[in-house]
Amino acid sequence: MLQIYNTLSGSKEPFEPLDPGEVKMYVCGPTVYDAAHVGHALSYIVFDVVRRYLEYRGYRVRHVQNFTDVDDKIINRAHQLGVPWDELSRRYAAEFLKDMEALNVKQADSYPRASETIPAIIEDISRLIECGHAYEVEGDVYFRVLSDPDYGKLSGRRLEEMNAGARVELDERKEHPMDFALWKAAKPGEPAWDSPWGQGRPGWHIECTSMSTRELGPQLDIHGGGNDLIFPHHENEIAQSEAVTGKQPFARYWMHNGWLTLNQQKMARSEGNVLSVPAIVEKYGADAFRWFVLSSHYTRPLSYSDKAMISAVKSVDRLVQAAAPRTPEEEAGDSVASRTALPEHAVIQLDSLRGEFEAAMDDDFNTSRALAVLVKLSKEVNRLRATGESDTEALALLRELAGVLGFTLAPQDGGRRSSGDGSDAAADVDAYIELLVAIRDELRAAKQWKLSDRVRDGLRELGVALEDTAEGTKWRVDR
RNA sequence: GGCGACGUGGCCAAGUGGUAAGGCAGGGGUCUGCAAAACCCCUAUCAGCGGUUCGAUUCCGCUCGUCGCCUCCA
Repeated sequence: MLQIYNTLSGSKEPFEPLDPGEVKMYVCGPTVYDAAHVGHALSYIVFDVVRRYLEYRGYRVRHVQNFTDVDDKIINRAHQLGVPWDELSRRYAAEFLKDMEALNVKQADSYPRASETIPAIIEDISRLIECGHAYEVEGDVYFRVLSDPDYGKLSGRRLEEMNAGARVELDERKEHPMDFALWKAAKPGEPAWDSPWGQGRPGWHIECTSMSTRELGPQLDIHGGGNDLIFPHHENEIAQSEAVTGKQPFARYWMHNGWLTLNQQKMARSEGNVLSVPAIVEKYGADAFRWFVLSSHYTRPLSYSDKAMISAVKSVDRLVQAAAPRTPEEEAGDSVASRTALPEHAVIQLDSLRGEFEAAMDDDFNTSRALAVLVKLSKEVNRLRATGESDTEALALLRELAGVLGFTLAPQDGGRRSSGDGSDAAADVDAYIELLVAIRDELRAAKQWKLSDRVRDGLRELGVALEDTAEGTKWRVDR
């Protein structure tokens, strides 16, 4: 049975969704004021794998991810660049979706935006005021943290402690220093909407409450996000949501991923140590980055390095080689007849590998162990192939399980190896390579080793690797 | 100051109260005209010091070190 580490309880718990067979999953999306970086990518890959595994386990997953598109940073950035805030946010949201596609992250079922949820937000805030959980001051509305006896339960903080150590500058108008804004009165030049409290815009936390409850109902199964969102964002979300809906818990399982660090520091826009998603996909490929991310447990911090990426590239190459080296003829020719030739011990072996994979993933998504299973599986494929036994079933299993982790196993991975656009130019190059390979084969037949080796070495330097196999010479673009 | 995470072989990284998965790198082999690829084999006592225990890397305490959150952040 699947166990998930729940931040709320601080322990692993058996996973049981509210409605059997269906999982309501909400993942906090980015604030779209700038390009996403691989730190974001890590988070969304993690939750992509969570989703894929739940689907593999037979759940119907409803996956919602928001865009925060009304926010101080967006407004400031838009002012700097001299563009309308909504144009800026739309641009980066579109870019984000492209990045996710490049990373083979499945699309969410819905991508609500704060700016399109204003009526629901106003409705929720009004309700909070009615219930005594919020109050208005000069056009601002604040959540009254003292009205929530459980406040702090997610992050394990107590109001008194935070009060004591708070470095936030005191706002005399607030009843309690930790009270947080639900609605902010508009300043000149800022985006604003009409509300019962005058012109203004929503605070950061309330949008997630309004969006998630409208999209998925009052209670979620899984709520995910980066580890830094635990406080204050998720803490505040819980307070608001449970106050609005009157239902507990707001989310049954809180999942938080660890940071991606670079040079011992968290990768963050504010630190300036970010790497863009397209740059990584271009340089190493989406599968390699995914391997890197999945090589450690999602709750742990992970440190980025070129060395680690190169290691990941090589590891993924093993899978790709095992999973996709067959010619179309081999693919088509391997029929049901040959499948029955699979020896019994191999069938048992495959079953146990699937079992190992599931056991690993059931244990709070232990992808590191799951990857080890994929390695074993590709060895098995190669072994069966080498002994002339049918590899069909092993290959199918390898592809299936790799797919559960979101690997494409595409030989022409992410533009790293191909000339990129699949243009005629690339096809022409293929023809030249084919020609050289054919000529080299003739040289080899004539035992002209020196010359044939020269062709091979020359191609090698141009990034084309040759392999002489029983079925003839194979070539692939490599780096 | 408060809360929390982490410290496992050259690098990355799982894991367990009874002497430690996997990947990369390295070494040896099989195969090959030679290679490549593939396959097989080999390489650690788990930061330090105490304690609990028949036995701890795994539990507890302390020390050292690294990092995160407490303000916007995946």
